[in-house]
Amino acid sequence: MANIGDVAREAGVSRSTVSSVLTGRKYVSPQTRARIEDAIAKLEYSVNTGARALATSKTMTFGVVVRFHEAEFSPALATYLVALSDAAREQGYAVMLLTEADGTEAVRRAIAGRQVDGLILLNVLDGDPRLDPISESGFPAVLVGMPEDPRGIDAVDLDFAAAAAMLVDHLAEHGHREAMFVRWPDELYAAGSTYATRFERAAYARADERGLRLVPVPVPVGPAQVRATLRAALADPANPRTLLIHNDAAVAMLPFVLNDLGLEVPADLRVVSLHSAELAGLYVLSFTAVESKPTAVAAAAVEMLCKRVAEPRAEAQKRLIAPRLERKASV
Amino acid sequence: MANIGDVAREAGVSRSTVSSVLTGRKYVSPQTRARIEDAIAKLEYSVNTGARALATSKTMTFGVVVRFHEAEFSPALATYLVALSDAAREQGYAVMLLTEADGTEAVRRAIAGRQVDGLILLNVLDGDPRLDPISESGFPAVLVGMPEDPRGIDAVDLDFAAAAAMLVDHLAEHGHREAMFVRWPDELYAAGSTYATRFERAAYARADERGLRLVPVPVPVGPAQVRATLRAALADPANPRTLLIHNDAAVAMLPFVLNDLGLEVPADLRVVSLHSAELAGLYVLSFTAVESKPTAVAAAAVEMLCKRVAEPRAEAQKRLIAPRLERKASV
DNA sequence: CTGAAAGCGCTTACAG
DNA sequence: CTGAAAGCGCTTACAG
Repeated sequence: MANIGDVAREAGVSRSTVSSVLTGRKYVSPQTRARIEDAIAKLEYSVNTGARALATSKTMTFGVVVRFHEAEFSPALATYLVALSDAAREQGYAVMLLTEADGTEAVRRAIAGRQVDGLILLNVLDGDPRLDPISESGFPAVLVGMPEDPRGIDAVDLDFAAAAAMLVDHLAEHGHREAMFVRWPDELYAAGSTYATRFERAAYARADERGLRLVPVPVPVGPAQVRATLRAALADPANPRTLLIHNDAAVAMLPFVLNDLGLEVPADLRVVSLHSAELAGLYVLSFTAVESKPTAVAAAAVEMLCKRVAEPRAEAQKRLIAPRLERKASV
Repeated sequence: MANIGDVAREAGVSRSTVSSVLTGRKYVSPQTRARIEDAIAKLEYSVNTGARALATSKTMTFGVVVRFHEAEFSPALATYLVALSDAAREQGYAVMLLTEADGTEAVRRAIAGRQVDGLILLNVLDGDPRLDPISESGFPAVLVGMPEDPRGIDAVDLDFAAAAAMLVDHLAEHGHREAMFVRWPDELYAAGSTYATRFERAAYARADERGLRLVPVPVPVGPAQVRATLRAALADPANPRTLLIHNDAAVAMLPFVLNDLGLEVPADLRVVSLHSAELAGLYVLSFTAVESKPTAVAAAAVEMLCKRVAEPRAEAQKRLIAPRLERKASV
């Protein structure tokens, strides 16, 4: 495979001149440039990414650190990954996948091996140990998720608090005074899941303001458990006939349970929820809902990381992506 | 950040000796080795992956070429990606994500830029243009999917033909003489989807042998369409009361339709299907089924690619991963 | 506007 | 068993 020297020889110029047209950093006369471009085409030359990386100390690749939790059921993960990769490519960056069970070790290794110019951490928790090696080293990174303490690292996520407020408002505006809050299992909050906590807090705060009573229904993991829990909650006549759902598994299972019990929405039951577009695409879900926005979040993350790489000492940013309410006749 | 020269100085040896302990390719006396290891620890040295890649012409990274088709609904994609990355890491390889809409271009660029030592192509079609640059260049690669003509490239996939045969046998053994074959939309077969075609052919062939009549029900894309199509098919009394399903979207939607029509499995309807473990995890699906095996397929793909990299001229392999039948009381 | 030289951080024959 | 030297394929001051 041709190298820069072959091109230089073919074009009758020096290697540095070829490099100048490759990088575009220096003026090269149109004639010379044309000769070089011909030579490149003729030899099917293509710059060796690794050699360039060594010379510039820029790998032009970002690492994406995935925390893959079987239990946490995330059909949106693939969407995030593809969106991140597409957005990165648009900025000239490749994307490397870091999936080790020990995420902290993955982060350390990526930094130490200079394999990437920056890191994107998916699904960040409160107290996430993956932040340690980053805040120690000051390595460029952005968190997807919004921990209580981002430790001086850029962070971006959907505005789950705003989403909760929107849904509560929607219920209140339709005259509801109480609702079951179908939420994640306790373990998820305990583990530090920031989206679960942000949604929950905002939901209660806004419900207080609007005089809406919230009855919490934690839904355990696993399809059978989800079904049983929902069925029990809906079968109990003491419970409100209105549902505020933040739990994808529950959203997916709900139609089964409605049919189990012979219930109709909105005749027998009112429903609003926050769920992923993946679910909305799989089913005909006719609930008023806030959809999560993986593509927008991914694009913002890449943009922030590019800025951070360019300006390592700038102040850390937080960015919340505004959700949008999809109104359907479910309340 | 320390480099190999710093380590050599600290340990009082030459850079080549440090390199010897790094690569493990040469004997180094225990004393010298110990001194070097101390120096490495003290300086927190870590080899620069890019520099090593330049020196060895081995990047130790594989590229994974994703064909992301909104329509094709693949909740298993994330599982594949994580499994591939994990398996690669185990062999010392990193994984780079290639998601460009123009997959052929992505392949060309990855090869030309020497960014990867090998390529894994996901979701390969018959006549897939991404094979062109690979078979032209002889670049190490493995296909996930089993095209009619793999063009001399290694390929691996679930054995969809065997899966079809198993399910047909299961029906026949339970005395069924006819079944609706709920399958993918025509476009998918036309586009060259190899798994769809392999399953279909084997299903018909085996059904012939076993004297089972198959009534095809192509299911279009989109939740509303899936639901309507299934409902119409099940409502038609002329259709068999037995279902052979190869379509994840239909599997996911089926319970809704059963409830729409007030049908029960197996009382009113017999069902067998091939579907992904992702679906099985989301719902309480109580159909006898063959589950796809993304993790096993991914592991095999990585293993084959490692072999290919080591032995570029060896004969191309085809590998089919045996499916396993999960018996449940649905027939 | 163009080129010669040094350097990025490794590995690998080769010599001793 | 260890080291000096060349080389991998680029880029980037620097000189002209």
